[in-house]
Amino acid sequence: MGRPKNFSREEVLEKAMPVFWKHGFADTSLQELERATGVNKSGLYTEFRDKEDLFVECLRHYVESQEKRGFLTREPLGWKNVEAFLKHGPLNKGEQQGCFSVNSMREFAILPDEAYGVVTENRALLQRLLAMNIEAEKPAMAALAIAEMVLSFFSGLCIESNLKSGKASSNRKIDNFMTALRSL
Amino acid sequence: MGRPKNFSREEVLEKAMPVFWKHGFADTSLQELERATGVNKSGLYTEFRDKEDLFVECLRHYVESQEKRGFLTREPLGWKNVEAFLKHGPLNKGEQQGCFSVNSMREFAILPDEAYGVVTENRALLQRLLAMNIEAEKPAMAALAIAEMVLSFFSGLCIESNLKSGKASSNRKIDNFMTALRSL
DNA sequence: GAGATATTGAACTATTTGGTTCTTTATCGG
DNA sequence: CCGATAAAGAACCAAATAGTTCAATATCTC
Repeated sequence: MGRPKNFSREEVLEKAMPVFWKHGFADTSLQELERATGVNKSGLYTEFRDKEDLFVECLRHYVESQEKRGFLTREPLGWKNVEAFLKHGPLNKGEQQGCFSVNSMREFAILPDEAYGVVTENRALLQRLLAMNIEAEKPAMAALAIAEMVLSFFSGLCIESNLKSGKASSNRKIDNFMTALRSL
Repeated sequence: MGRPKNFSREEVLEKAMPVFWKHGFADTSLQELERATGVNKSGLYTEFRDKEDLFVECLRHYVESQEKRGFLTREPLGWKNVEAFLKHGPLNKGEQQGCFSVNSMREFAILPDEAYGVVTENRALLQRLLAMNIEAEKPAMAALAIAEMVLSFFSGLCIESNLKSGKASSNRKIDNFMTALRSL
């Protein structure tokens, strides 16, 4: 059977993700990835095809982990869920600021096509979930149209978390946005 | 007096800007900058301190050129201006997609501090101008609070222009957002 | 036109990049 | 405990990177 490896794919993804999250693809070197994961190049290259592959897998891992948080599926569906999504979706702990998926959009030009697919599928899913929650509130405006707006606003919040403006100001914006939504 | 140089600082900024705009800082090489500007390294380095300096100057140039477009100062002030700002602010011609300033936010980690300053000052100005236009419409909610929301939504639109979803869908979102705003 | 002066272009450098390969080492099944 | 097997570590590589230097060249003033 031979020697067992002393790292799991999951572990590596978990540790590599924050690096890509913070620095993006272009500005992340293999050295940094080795240091962050504790696995050296030879290990990384047996587990992943190349840097691009590792990046895409991190992105997938991120998307899945976000979906598991399930802000938009808690019963009862409604504005409360939308608010929770906006408030707790964009992370803000240490390296992980904003949303890895949104951050990646800026780099599509140099990212493999798969990355584009992962991001857009995730966005499509979010939009559906948002629409479901909005539908439950029976607003006058079309639920899907509102969902689109919410997603754009969310994306804005995410990149703005690169500013050092703090959680308070972001929460204030969300509160105002929610009162606007509730009046639709 | 010696030999006159055959390029102007303005020209260089104008040509280098789209490159940084599209590829960001980390993924733009000096080679690309030479090719795009038609000025070789030695020329670039006599005009600018280094790559970081050139980037910041491009950013400044961008911000100034955007301010000159003056969407938010046309009389009469009001929702119309806000709508125009959202619709025509994020560019979409060729290399230039979205907003260079918003794009740059993603790279603060590796950008010189000056870049942060340029971006935040620009945002502060935009917020003030937005607030003025909103104030003119006398909404129930505080004008500054609305202005903040608009800026976040704008930022979202900007990064979303990296998606191939087209101008139509973005305009639809803006229309919906504007009807929400007008009801505040 | 001569000489001073400043730009230009290209050669050069040191470092870092992503990626490969090969030896060493640990662990398993028998 | 032995031999097969697979991972780990490190040396290695070619290409690209930002940045420098210097000789060639073009233009100005006098």
